[in-house]
Amino acid sequence: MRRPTKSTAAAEAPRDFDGLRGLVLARAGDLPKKLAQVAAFALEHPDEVAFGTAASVAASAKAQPSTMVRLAQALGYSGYSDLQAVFRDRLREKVPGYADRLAALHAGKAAETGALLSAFAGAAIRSAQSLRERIDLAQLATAATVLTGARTLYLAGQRRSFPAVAYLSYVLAKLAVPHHLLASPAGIDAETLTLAGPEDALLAISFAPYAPGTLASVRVAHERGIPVVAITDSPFSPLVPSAAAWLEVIEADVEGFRTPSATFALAMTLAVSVAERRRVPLNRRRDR
Amino acid sequence: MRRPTKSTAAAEAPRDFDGLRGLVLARAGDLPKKLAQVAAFALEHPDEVAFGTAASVAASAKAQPSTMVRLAQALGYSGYSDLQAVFRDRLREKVPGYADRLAALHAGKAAETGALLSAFAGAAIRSAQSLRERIDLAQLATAATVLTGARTLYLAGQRRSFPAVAYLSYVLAKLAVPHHLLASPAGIDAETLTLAGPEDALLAISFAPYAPGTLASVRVAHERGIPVVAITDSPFSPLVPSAAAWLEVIEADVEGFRTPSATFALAMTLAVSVAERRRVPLNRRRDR
DNA sequence: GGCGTAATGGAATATATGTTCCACCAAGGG
DNA sequence: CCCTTGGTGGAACATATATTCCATTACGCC
Repeated sequence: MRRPTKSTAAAEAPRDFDGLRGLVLARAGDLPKKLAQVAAFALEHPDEVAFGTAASVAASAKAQPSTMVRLAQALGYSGYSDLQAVFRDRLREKVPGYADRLAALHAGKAAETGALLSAFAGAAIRSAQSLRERIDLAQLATAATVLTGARTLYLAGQRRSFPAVAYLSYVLAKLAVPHHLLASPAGIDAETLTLAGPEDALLAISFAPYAPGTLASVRVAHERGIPVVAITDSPFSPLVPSAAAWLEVIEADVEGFRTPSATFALAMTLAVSVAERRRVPLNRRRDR
Repeated sequence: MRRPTKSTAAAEAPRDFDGLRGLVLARAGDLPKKLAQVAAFALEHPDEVAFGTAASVAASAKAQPSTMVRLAQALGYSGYSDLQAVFRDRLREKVPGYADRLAALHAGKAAETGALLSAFAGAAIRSAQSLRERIDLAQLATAATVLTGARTLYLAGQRRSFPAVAYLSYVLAKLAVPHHLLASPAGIDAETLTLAGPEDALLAISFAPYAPGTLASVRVAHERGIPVVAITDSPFSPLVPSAAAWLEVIEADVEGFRTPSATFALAMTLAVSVAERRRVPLNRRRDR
């Protein structure tokens, strides 16, 4: 009956989620590597632990079912089910409620910042919902086809739209899709576009007030016969007349500040869609 | 092969809780007595159904496990687990019903891209909701205070996090908040940080696998006594030990691809909060 | 640098859970 | 009054799931 693995581990096993989180953080150091890893995963995916089986969450966390049991026991629980109960209770008891927590903190500057965060999160949710409901599926399909057929993608976006194209560039690089980001500090984007031709494509993102650089890129591309896919905020946007396909995105705002959540979701959709379609492209393109 | 119990029961089985409730109410009349009783119990104790076993809820409802299965099948489900899934989904997503739409979209090839978009929009929504529910308000308040007190803000973020700091830089510029974006193409970010001191602050954003450049900036700042505010994805992030305040952000993913919606919402919150607090700062700072 | 300890992966095992089957009961019709 | 039909309870079954065990690997210490 010798089990002095961790002589300190005795009367532990918190019954609520916050307590569990605290325990994991406290013992993060002396916990074995793999156990710490799955513990972190569990804290990040509580819903999965609540509903899944030991095997399923172990697979998600790239571990073995036995590791889940070991973790539970190392934390002082009798087994995996015992640990899981904490995650289930967390869902059952109505989440403390953001409003309550706000009130709990003394109404002061903390509450202001919290309210602001809630507002921005809400704006992101509304933007994404609106995108899903109002997107033009035909234009979306056309846009994906145009971009898939392109030899090289050119990405244009400045100011508010720059983060979106920057992220696109990062993702496309990981997906091994050839592309150029038109963001030269030397101001030679127009010259870069002279390398492009009708077998390429330009993806331009711009919202009112439309950045001159992006507009110029779109104009040049249109003149040179390079197909343009536009993500913009209105049918009357100056990008639309030059675009082979255009997609409307309306971002909700908080006190006039916008968060580009919907734009990112749309951009990611195009990137992943294009990358997936390119995987089996050559034999199908022969019919041209 | 005679199973005409209810000839009407064929293509039913709603996938969302509201639909299930409607079906039960509609068929309350022609449902056998015990089945109706159990159905009513289930609607009144959805959490118990979500987490319990067929046997446990049967006991609570004063019935037999077999009755639970019969109820599920009478309503058009394949079995108890199938019915239970509806109750679980209800807890999982506060916005029910988009799983249906996603499944509906899956029919048809042109709709593939639409399904992807729906998935990314859903990920954005889940991320934002999770942010709102799980943010540590105390840390958020500390972070805002630290950043507000800083003379100059330094922003660090690479790869996936770069778009977020780029957007922050754009917004802070519009808000007239002095700041430096550590994104030098010449690789002199460390040197730039030598200009900073304890009266400044560094806002670092980094997610696993943590970009070395960001980690280096955080380390340098910590050594020089520059307060660090970190936005990262885990309590075990290497940024945390060096941070005066740290905020956890978990982005939902689609096939492994993430959209930084929650990160943006959080970043915007900090930016706007800092800018607003700075508007009335001078008279209060005199006490130094 | 070899030895001993802890940690991990994988398969075997025991338990728990959903499902099916059969016997009994209740109600309605010949 | 008996027979038929649908409903219910309970137990047997098959599957899924948590748990345990053992061999192998990584790690620290002498």
